[in-house]
Amino acid sequence: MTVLTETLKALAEPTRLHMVELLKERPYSVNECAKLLDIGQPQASKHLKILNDAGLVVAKTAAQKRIYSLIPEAFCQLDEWVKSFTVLWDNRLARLDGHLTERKDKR
Amino acid sequence: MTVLTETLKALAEPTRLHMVELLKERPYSVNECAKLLDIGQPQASKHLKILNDAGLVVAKTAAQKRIYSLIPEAFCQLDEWVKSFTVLWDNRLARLDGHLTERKDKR
DNA sequence: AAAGAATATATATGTAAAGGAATATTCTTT
DNA sequence: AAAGAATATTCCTTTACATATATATTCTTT
Repeated sequence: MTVLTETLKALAEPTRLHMVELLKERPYSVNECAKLLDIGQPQASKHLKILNDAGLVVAKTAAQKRIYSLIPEAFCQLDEWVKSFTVLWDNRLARLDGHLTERKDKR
Repeated sequence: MTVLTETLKALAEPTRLHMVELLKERPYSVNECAKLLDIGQPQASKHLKILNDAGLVVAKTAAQKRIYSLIPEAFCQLDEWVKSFTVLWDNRLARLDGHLTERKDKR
């Protein structure tokens, strides 16, 4: 399976989606995630592992705690992919714009 | 489940991901999709239904054929969401840029 | 070294989703 | 109305995944 589907699958789960939106604020430890999302610690660990395996988050060990934070690259890559679609419609608008201004110019 | 997870879940499946990348070229009928993706017609119909339910594609009936095409809005919304993340890093760079130029200006 | 804190892993269970094959539906043409 | 084309739906089986609970691991502190 491609790296993109891995990314999408990791995000396509409600709890994990909440997680990344939580980590958008700032890095959090496993327990903090668990409490803020109202789930058990094992669940939090598992979901974070999946996000980690997908390259969406990274853990920084601090004493016994593990502080998780988002990895920008993953989201940028996803952004690139989505853009490869939205560009299609943007281009049409741009081209339309171009034609209109062209017409204007010809007047 | 939110509309975003619905979108992500629909895209988080290899076959369906191929489908949308196929439909990026141009609209295709069910049979065309099935042949190009080397899957059975029922599978193609099912996956297209899921994409349809997720608001990613729409079908235009032409005789017995059903021509499927992408729905721009769905991808634009996804784009907005991803941007809400990438903006974070862009902002920091922008701010950094801002500070640097500010310093430059002060000289 | 022992105890406690924080996190990771293992196991079992239930549930959702994908794949395959057969069948049903819809529309067109003669 | 009948036949054929194109697509949708149903049923079944299997796999993947999420949840819950218990247990193991790792690190710090005393």
